[in-house]
Amino acid sequence: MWERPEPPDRPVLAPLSRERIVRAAIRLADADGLDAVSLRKVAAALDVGPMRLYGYIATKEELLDLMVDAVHAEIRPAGDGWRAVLYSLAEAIRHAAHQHEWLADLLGGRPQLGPNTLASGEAVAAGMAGVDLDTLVPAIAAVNAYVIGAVRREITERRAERASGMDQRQWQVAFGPYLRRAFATGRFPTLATVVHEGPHLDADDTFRAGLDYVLDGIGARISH
Amino acid sequence: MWERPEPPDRPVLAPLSRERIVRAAIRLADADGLDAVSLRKVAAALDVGPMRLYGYIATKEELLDLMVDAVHAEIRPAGDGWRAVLYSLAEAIRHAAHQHEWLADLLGGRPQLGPNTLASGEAVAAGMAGVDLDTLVPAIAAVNAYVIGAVRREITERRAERASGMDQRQWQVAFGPYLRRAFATGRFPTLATVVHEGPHLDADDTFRAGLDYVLDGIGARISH
DNA sequence: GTATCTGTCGATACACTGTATCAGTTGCAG
DNA sequence: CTGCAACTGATACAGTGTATCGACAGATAC
Repeated sequence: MWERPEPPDRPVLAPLSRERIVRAAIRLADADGLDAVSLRKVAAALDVGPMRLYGYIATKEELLDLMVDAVHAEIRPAGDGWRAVLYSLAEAIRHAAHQHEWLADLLGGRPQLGPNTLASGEAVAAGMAGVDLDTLVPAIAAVNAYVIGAVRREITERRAERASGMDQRQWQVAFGPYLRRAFATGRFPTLATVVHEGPHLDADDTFRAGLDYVLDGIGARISH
Repeated sequence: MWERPEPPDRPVLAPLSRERIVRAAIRLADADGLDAVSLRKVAAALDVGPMRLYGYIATKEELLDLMVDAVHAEIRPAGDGWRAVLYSLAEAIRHAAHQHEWLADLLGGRPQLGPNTLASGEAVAAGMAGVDLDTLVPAIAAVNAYVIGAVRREITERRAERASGMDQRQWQVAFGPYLRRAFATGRFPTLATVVHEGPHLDADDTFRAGLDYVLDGIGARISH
C-alpha cells in the first residue's frame, strides 16, 4: 500500500449536457465541414472519452438531428401577411445556411420534429392565419421544398468556387475548357447559347427570383 | 524447373469499364442504399480487387457523380410548350428518384456537368424555345430547386414510414405519442389545429400542388 | 531470342470511422 | 461499513477511403 500512489487528481470530469455536445459539434462543422464531425473529435473537443457521448445521444444521426434543430432556434419567421411570412421563412433558412454551410447537407434529409423546428413551423402557421388550410399546407410545403433545393445548390456552387481558387470566376477557368469542349461537340446548341447569352444572375437574385415565382403562384391560388 | 509448378490458370481478368463499375454501384445502391456502396463492395461485385477501380475513377465522389449522371440518361423532358417541358422535367426527376432512392441524397449536392445531365439540360432549354432568356434561366433554376427539395422530402418520408413498420400510417403510431405530448404543451396551438384539421394530401398531390405553384408563378411572368 | 523497360495490378498498410462489450471504479442505499 | 447499481472509458471490431510499392505482364530494343 505504501508503494501504491494516491490516485492522481482526477480531472474534474467535465460536466456534460446535450447542449454542450451539440454546440461543440456545430463549432466543428462550421470550421471544417460535416466530415470533421466525428464522435471522437466532438468528444476530444470536450475533453472527454468518445463513449461518454453515448449517455446523451444514442447514435451519430441523433447528434446531426440535434444540430439541425439547434440551428432552427434562430429561424423565427415574422411579418405581416402570408407573403411576408413565407418570404421571411425562406430568407431565414438561407441566412442560417450561409452561417452553417453544413445545414445544406442535412436539410430535408431526415424527419425534423425537434422543438425548435416545431416552433418555427408554429410561427409560420400562426403568421398565415386566415389562409384556407387546403391552400396553406401545400403552400408551406412548396416554399420549404424550394428553399431546401435552392440553398443546397447555392452552397454547392459556393463550395465549388472556393475549391477551385478563391476567385469568383476562377471557376470558369477550371471548368471552362471542359465546357467549351462539350459545347464544341455541337450536342448542346441551345444550352450553349443560353450560357453565352443568358443573364448572369448572382446568388441573391437567383434565389429571390425563384422564390418570387413560388410566392406568385401561391398568391394566385389565394386570391383565386 | 520440374518442381516449379505452372502458373495457375489466372482468372481471365474481368474486363472493366467505367460503365460496368457504375452499373454495379447503382445495383448496390438500389438494393441496399447509398451506405452499401463502398469501393470494396463494388469491386467485389465485379470480382476484382478494390484498388483496380482507381484506374477508372480517381475518388469515391467521382463514382457518385458518375452514378448521378448515369441516371440522368433517362431524364429526357419533352412536351409542347414551356409548361409541359418543365412539368415533364419535374416528373422525370421524381420518377427517377422513385426507382433510385439514393438519388435524393445526391441531387444538388455536387456540381453536375456530365454528358447526360447536360443533355437533359439541353432538352429543357430546347423545349422552351421562344421564352425570354431573362425569364428562362431563373425559371429552370426554380423548378430544379423545387424538385430537388420536394423529392428529398418525399423520399425521406417514405424511408421513415418504411422504417417504422410497413403500414402507411403506422408512422403516426410511432411519432404520434411524441407529437401529442408536444402539442399538449400548448406551445404549438396553430400547428396543432393545422395538423388535425388540415388536408392529408398524399405524396403525388403534394408534389403536383407545389409544382403547380411554381409553374403558375413562372406563367405569370411569361404572359405578364 | 534475350534483356530491359514500362506500366499495371493488387496485397498490404494506415489512419480513421461508429459503436459493442465489459472490467473496474465510483458514489450511493441500507 | 457493506453491497449494490450505475457509470465510465479502455479496448476491440468490422468497416471505410486511399497511399504505397513489390512483383509480374507485355512491349520494346538490341
